[in-house]
Amino acid sequence: MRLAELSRQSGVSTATIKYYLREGLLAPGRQVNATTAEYDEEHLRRLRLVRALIQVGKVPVATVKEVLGHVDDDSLGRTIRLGAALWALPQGPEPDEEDPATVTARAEVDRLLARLGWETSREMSTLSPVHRSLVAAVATLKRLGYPCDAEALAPYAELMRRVAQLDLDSMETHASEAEQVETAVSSAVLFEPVLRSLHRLAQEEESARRYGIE
Amino acid sequence: MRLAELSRQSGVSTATIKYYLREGLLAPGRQVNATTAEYDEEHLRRLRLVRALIQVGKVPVATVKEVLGHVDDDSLGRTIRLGAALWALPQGPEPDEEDPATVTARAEVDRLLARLGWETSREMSTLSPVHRSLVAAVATLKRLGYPCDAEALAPYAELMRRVAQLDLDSMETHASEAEQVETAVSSAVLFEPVLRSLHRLAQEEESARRYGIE
DNA sequence: CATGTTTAGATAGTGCCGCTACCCAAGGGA
DNA sequence: TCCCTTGGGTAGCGGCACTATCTAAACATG
Repeated sequence: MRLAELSRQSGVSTATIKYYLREGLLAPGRQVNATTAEYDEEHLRRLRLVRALIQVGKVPVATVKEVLGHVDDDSLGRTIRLGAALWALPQGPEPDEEDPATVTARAEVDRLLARLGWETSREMSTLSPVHRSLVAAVATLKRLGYPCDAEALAPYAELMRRVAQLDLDSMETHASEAEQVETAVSSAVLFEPVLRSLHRLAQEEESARRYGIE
Repeated sequence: MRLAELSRQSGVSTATIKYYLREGLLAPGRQVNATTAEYDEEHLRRLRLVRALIQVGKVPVATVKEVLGHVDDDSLGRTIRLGAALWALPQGPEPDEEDPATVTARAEVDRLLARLGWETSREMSTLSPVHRSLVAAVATLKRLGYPCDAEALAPYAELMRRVAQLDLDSMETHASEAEQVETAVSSAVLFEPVLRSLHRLAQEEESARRYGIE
């Protein structure tokens, strides 16, 4: 498969594929001679993943490169590799430590994790970007005056824990060991629009059920 | 409160506030004379909401304007106003009707909604952007070869329905009638980072629980 | 062998978006 | 009086994801 064919099968323009090659998002094809390179199914698969991350997940190109670097790092064990890949995924803005709302938000998140018994997350607390972005998001809501304490968040967290269980169940049944990290990244990034859509559909449905169409 | 004070209290530069005023995201202040306008708490609150939508929710400026237009439209009833506001919120790319994956995805989503009994959503099926973006997201996953059928999605949808119930419960207890639409928008947009963070934290937690730290 | 197409590789440019810097003339406080 | 701030307007900037255009080399076809 050469460049034009890769472009045809993926629906991505050759110019864009060259751009991805330049940026290191895609491994170069097997160089046949100075003007020919051969690509295979693996390239096609990876290209589709890159496209999906960028277009659906809105992940910046630089971040995609970083995430894929972790996915491909054979020197790491599965859990670490997964952690590293998710670790690199884009988060919201950093919490503003100046802001008093950040301080209370951090305390609230800590209470929440204690209440849930998520000790792994608590140990990581100051390190993990996920944890930091949670603090920042809670702080924003608090600043706008919305109630956002551990009691209110706990039932949400419990539901998301069950979502995560579904994620891992489906990962275990459907993916080979080699694919599991990639699957986990997809589930973290590509499945989010599905969840978001289901969430909003459910809001509309529930709202219509409670208040009628008016 | 004048411009500089509004800027100080919100942490947004005067230049940016002027930009928002120009773009119609913020109502002009009460004009005292040619070189002075007076702003109040309502302006501050709205500015913070705009900021949060743009920075946390990554909602494009033009879309924020549209959403706020619906929020402020007194001629509509609550449910319609809520629907209109959520309707305007940004969605992923449109489904590509050429693609066979889109066709099967649409069928799958329809089966899912039938299974769940979400008839309201089914009636809206071709109209609602939320529905369309769900189809597009499912199609993307299918194209990448991930299993994504009604059976697999149903438990996720059920969990998201319960999340939506929590949303509406908290909206009912915490917001006055006048604020409910704004609260719903916040919950749809600003609460999403919280959910996403909780989701990823839960994934890390559950992964560590199942496979250890390695 | 001539001709046209395709390729890799490089460089410069485009379009959008969220600001941001600068300028101006008109108040208003010291 | 003098200077600082204000609203209002315009032009430009920086980042990002491409995209267009070039070149020289390698085939593919008649």
